[in-house]
Amino acid sequence: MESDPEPNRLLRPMSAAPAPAPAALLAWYDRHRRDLPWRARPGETPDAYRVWLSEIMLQQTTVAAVRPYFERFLARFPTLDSLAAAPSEAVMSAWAGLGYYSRARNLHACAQAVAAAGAFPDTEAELRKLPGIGPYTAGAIAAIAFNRQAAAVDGNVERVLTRLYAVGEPLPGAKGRVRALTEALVPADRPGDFAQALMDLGATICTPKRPACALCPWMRPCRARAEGLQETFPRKAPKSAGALRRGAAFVAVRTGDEAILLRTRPPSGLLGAMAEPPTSEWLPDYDLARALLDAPLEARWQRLPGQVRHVFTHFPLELTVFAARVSKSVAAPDGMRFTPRAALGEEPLPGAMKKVLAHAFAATGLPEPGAAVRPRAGRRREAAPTRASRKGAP
DNA sequence: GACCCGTGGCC
DNA sequence: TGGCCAAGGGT
Repeated sequence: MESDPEPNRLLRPMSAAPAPAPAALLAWYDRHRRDLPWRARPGETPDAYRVWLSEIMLQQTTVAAVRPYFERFLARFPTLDSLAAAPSEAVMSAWAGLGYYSRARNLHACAQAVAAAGAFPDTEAELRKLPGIGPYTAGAIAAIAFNRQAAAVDGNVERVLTRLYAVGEPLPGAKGRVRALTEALVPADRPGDFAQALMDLGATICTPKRPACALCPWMRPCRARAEGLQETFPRKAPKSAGALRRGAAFVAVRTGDEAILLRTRPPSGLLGAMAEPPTSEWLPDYDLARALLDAPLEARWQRLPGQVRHVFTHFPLELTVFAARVSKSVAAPDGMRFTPRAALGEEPLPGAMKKVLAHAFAATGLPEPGAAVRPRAGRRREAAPTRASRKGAP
């Protein structure tokens, strides 16, 4: 890998900042390193099994959440071979609650592959071929467990590096540049400690908000700090804010027990296996005038004023709610059920669908479940007239 | 490159 | 309180 000694020439003339020295970061690390259960103490030899296990658990998961799981997991599966030999149910149950369960499936598959091979590969390229090990994790294991001169670029490191070099290009487009900048800094001496030092720096000093620059070993060479712009990095590409989708939701209330008509969404995909009142398809050009064609059953549907808005990761949704009372004799259509009001709490209703029900309850004057406990508390939003787009005006 | 995957903490 | 974010990877 070739290192550009001046990766950011444009800013160069402005500052007489020295180049960041890996040794300065390592010296800081020696005094301020976090003591973590998966980390080898100074002088100890890192254990690849523990390093790997911790790195998988730490993907998109906080240290605080991982800590107890790591201890428990290691007690239950003390060695790679014991993990490889375990039934998958045991592995999944040890993982239960940590989230991102494909990690656990990949973990188990990876353990079996490594056990069959006899040992973990010790290079980034070979590690990368194992299930659940991507660019970041391969670099982290190679550096930390095998002291290879590899870069482990995660969210922390991206933040540190974009500040250090005032990288103006937004992420994720700048990922390649950031990786190159990181690789150029990785020292031949103690690359494993360097990787961990970079992450500790990002986690404790170079934090997303209010970074503690005064305590940073790299305050002097930091380009962003020199301009007072540290909190503006990393730049991020404006979220593509998918197109608005619209649809209709149908809330049928059964007279007598006040049960609500619900169905379960398909097991995978958006809101997989979650419950919802029946809705139409959600389309950018949904035609409300024909909404009743999408109703789950025949009834005197009443269109409620206003809409329910919900923003998913990736697109905003606007549902118009239709409500109807149906008689006790009406059977739920295939694949649907009437859930009594008292049992709604047991239904896996996602936030968007709770909004739909709340909207219907408010508009029809029915008390929401739990509403009686705290009548008109604090700032309770009225569901009726939709507040039109008020995002525009700051 | 878009999209999906889970959970807890923070403001 | 809800929206954002956190030691990413797979498809």
